[in-house]
Amino acid sequence: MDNKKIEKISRALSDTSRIAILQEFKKKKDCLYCAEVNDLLDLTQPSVSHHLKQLVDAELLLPQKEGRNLKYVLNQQILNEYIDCLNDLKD
Amino acid sequence: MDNKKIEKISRALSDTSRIAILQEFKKKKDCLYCAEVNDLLDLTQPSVSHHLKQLVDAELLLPQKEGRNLKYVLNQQILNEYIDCLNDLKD
DNA sequence: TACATATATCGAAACATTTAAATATTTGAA
DNA sequence: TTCAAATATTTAAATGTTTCGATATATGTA
Repeated sequence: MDNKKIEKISRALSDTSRIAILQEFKKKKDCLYCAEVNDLLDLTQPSVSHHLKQLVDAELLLPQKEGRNLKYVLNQQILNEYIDCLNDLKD
Repeated sequence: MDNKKIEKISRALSDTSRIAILQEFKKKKDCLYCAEVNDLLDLTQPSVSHHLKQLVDAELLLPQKEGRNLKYVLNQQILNEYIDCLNDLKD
């Protein structure tokens, strides 16, 4: 993972709304629906859409269309790669 | 570590210059001098000072004055706490 | 004390981010 | 086909970030 990618993921993580979205996955079993995120945050629908887009662009979330609905799964692989880079900073 | 702190550390990490500073610690034994960071980056001294300030404000770097010079050590503890929070997002 | 070196702060320009209102697109259902 | 629901895009305002030049502050040295 190059530094531009680390920068992009870090920026996606640098907002409490987006952190809250990611944390919500712990409470759900495996996926989160777009509509659930709208309910979770005290923001308008376009703002939530904007935040979700940044998480998807950083590849932290993988979107899956289900008819009219959109569900997301957490991309554990990219999260692991990011954590590995941070661990590399040590020692 | 609360979400505001995660946000702050993430923001500190969301810039390739600051990532490069942190990575430079791997090449040095244990600390990095301010002047070395000025040499490392292709930026003016005030810009480098600004970046270092953000890393210090996020507590990723611990500053130590040595006469006229300033040296930094990597705060491995806060980095570990941040990594723990990211690991918590999984499963 | 006077000077030089190291670092920080200020002020401003350029650019990016966050947010909401309005509107558009996509898709399922009547 | 028409309507309603879910999500995305556009536009614009407010705010924050990055960078530099100029200048200030702190501290070691002659």
